[in-house]
Amino acid sequence: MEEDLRERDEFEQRLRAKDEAKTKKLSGDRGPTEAERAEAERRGAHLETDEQRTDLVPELRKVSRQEYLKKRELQKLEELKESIKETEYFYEGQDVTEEQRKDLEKRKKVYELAMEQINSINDALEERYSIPTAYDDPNKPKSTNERFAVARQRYKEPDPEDDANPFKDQDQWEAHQVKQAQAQFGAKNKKSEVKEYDLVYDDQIKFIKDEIMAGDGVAKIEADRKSLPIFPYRESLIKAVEDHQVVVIVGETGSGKTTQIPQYMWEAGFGGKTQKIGCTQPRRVAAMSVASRVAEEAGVKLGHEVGYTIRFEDCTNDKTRVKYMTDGMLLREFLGEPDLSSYAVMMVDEAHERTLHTDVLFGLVKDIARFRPEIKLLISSATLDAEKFSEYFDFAPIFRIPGRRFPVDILYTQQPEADYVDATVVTVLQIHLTQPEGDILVFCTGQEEIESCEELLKTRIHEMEKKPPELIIAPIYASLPSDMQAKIFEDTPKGSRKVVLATNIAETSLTIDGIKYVIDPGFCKQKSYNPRTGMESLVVTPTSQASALQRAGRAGRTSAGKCFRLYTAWSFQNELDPNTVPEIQRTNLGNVVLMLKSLGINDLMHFDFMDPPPAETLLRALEQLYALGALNDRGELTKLGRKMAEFPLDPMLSKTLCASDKYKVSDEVMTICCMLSCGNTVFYRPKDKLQLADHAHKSFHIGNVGDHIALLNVYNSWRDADFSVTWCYENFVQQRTMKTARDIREQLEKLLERVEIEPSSNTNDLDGIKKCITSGFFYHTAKLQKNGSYRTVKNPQTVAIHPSSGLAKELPRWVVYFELVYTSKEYMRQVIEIKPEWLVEIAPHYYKRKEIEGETIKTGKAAAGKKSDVVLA
DNA sequence: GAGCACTGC
Repeated sequence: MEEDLRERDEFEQRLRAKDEAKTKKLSGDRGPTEAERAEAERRGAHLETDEQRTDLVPELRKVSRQEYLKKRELQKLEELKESIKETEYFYEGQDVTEEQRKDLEKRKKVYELAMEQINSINDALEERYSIPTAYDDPNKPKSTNERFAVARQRYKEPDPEDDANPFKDQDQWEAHQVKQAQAQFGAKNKKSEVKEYDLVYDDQIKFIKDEIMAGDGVAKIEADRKSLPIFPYRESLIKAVEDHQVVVIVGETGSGKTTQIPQYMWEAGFGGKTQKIGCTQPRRVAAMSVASRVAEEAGVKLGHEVGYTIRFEDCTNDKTRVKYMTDGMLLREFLGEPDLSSYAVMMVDEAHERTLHTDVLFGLVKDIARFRPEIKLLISSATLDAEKFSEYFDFAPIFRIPGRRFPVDILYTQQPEADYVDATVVTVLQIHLTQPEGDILVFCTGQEEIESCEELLKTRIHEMEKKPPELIIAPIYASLPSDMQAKIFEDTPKGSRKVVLATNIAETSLTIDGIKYVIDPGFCKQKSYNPRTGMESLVVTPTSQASALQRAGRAGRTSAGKCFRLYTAWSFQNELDPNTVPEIQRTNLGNVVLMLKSLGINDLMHFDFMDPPPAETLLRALEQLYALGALNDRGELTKLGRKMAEFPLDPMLSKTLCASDKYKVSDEVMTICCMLSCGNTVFYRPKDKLQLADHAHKSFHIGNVGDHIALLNVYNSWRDADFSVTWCYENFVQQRTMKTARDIREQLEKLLERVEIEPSSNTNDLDGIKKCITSGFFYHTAKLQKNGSYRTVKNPQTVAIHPSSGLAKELPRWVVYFELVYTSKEYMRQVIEIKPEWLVEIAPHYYKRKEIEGETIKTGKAAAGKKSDVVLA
C-alpha cells in the first residue's frame, strides 16, 4: 500500500516534468538561444519550487479547512454567549428554579470549555500558518510568477509574423469561429449587431474589422462600451475589488458584466504583466464568443492578450492576460495548478445556474482565497439569490448593476390546465390570430412533446375554415441534426409568424432574436439520481420560479414582450420551488470525488459545498472508487486513481481504459470509451424511416457481439469510409456525434501517452476487450432469471435489456451494462455478454467465488458435457 | 418492442 502511494507520487512528479518539458519545447522551438537559456534557467528553478508548492498544497488545504471550521465554531460560541447573556438578563429579579439555574451553569461551563479548546487550536494554527511564507511576507515575491518575473523578462515574446508562430492564421480561424458561434447561437450580452451578423456573417465580420482599422470603428466600439449599463459603475467596481477579496456581482442580462468586468480589471492593472484575469462560463460557445467580442473591443487579436480555453481548443498564449474558459476547464487546470497561482482575478460568471462544475469551483476557490489573500474573486450572478452567495463567501459585499431589458407582461391562466399540450396549441393559435407581429417561443419538455405539438398544430390549422396567415413551425432540441436546427434562425417572411418549439435548450444555451411571445407550460425534464440503486432517471417536473423568470425574460430581448404561463398565479407563488435543485444534489458524483481526491482533499464529507450533496451520493462514489481500485482502504488516492483522474471520463470508463494496458487492446477500448462517453445520440432514427434506419443499424451488431463492440464497429467503419458525411447519412448515424467522438479520441490518445499506457491493438481479441469493460463495469452485472428478466447482482433489482440493444432478443445469461435508466421500466443500456468466471478473475475483492459458485459449479459440470446446459439458480 | 432535458472535461 505504501509502495503504491510512493509510486503514485513518482507518477505525479513525472506528469509535472512532462508539463515542464512541453513548455520548454514550445518556447524552445521559436525562441532564440538566449531565451532558451533563460527558459531553461527558469524551468530548472521552477521545477524545484513547483514540487515544493504541490507538497505544500494538501497541508495548506488542511490548515485553511481548520481555519474555517474554527471560525464557524467561534460564531456558534458567540451565539451561545449571547443566549447566556439574554437568559441572565431574563432571570434578573425573578425566582429561578433549581433546574433553570443548573441549565444556565451548564451552558456557561460548555462555553468556557469550548473557548479554551478554541484558543489552543488557535495557537496551533498560528504556528502552522507560518508555512506559506511566500504568500504572507510582503517583502518576498508573492508567487512563482513574480519570483521568476526577472527571468521571464529576458525571454523574448514570439513574433506574431513569424511562420513558426501557431497563431499566424488567427484571422482565418477567428472568422470561422465567430461565424460558427453566430450561426447557431447568439452570444450573450451581444448588442444590436447580432441581428446583422445573422444575415451576412462574412461581410459583417470584415466590415467590423475594417472599422477597427479605419479608426472610426474604435470610436464606435468605445461609445458602445460606454453606453452599457455597467459603465457608470466602473470606478466604484474597481474600488470595491481593491477593498474586498470577494465581491458578489448581481448583474441582470444585458448589463455587460461578462464582457466588461474582466476588461476593467485588466485596465485597472490587476495581475500586472504576468498574472491573468480568468472568467469562467458554463458553456463552450459562450466562452468562445465572449472572448472574441472582448478581443475586438480591446483591439487585440483573439488568442493574444485576450483568449479562451475550452475542451479541444486552447486559444491562448503566454501573453494572454484576460482568459475566458469553461468552468470544467478551470477544474482541469486545478489538477496542474492547485493554487491558481497564475491568476490574479478569477470571475465565476453565471453562478446562479449552479452547474455541477460551478458548485465544485465555489468550494475550491473559497479554499484558495484563504491562503492566497491577494487573489480576487468575483462571483457574478443574475438572480435575487445574491445573499446566499454572499453569505457563503463569508458575507462578501454585493455589488448590483442594473440591466437593460424590455418589459415583459406576464399572463397566467385562470384555472389550472389539465392537458398542457393541448393548452399550448390553443394558446399558440390564439396569439397567432389576435396578437400583433412577433415570433412565439414554446417551452416543451422533450422531443416527443415537441413532435406531438407540431402535429397537433398542423391538424388544427388544417381544420380551420378560414385560412390563417402562415405559421412556420420550427422545432429545436439538442439531438436534432444541425441542418434542421438552423431553421429557427431563418428570418420570418413578412406577414407570417414563426413558432419555435424548444426544449430547455432555449432557456440558457441559445437565444433567438425576434421572439416576442413566450409560452411556458411550467414543466421541464430533470435528471435525478438515486444513490442507493445507482439509477439515473429523467422525470417531468414543474419548473422553479427562477427558471420561469428566465423563460419569461426570453420574450424581452429585442422589444417588449408577453409571457403566457399555463398555470395560475397562485400555483406560481405556492407550488413552484423558488430555485431549481442544484445539479450537484441530483447527479452521480464519481467524477467529482475522484477529482477532489486528486487535489488532496481527503475529508469529502466536510468539504465546504454551498449546498452539500446527499451523504449517500458521496458514500456511493467513494465506495465505487474503492471498488475500482482508485482509492485504497484508507480512502487515499492510489496510483491507478491518479491515472484515472487524468482522463476526462467517468471513473468506470477511465478504469476500463487503464485496464486495456493489460489486455493489449488500448486502441479498441479507447474507441469504445469515446463512443460511450459522447452520449446515446449515435444512431439517428427519423420517424418516417424507422425500418430503413433499424436495418442499417443492424449491420453493426452482426454476430451478437454486444453493444460496446457494435459502437466500435460504427466508429471503425466510419473511419474506413474516411470520416465521410455520406456514410453517416447512409447508415443513419449522427455525424455531429461522430465528430465529437473523434475529438475525444484524439484527446484520449494524447492522454494515454501521458499516463504511460503503451498503445496496442488487437481487433480480433473480443474477449480481451470485453474483459477490459468488465474491469471497469463489474459493478454493473446482471444475471438472467428463469422468467426471462434480469436481476442485478449487487443491490438486487429486476431490470431488462433496453429494446434498442442488439442483445435485446438474445438474452445472454450474464451481462455487464453501461448504465441503468428508468423510463417506463428499469432498463440496462449498452450491454455485453460476459463469462461469470471473469468476475472472480478480474474483481476478486468484489466477487467471491462462492457468490457465483452455484453458477460456476454448474457451468463447470456443464462444461464437461455441453456449455449450453447451464442451469440458472 | 421502447423512446433521451441540458451542459461539460
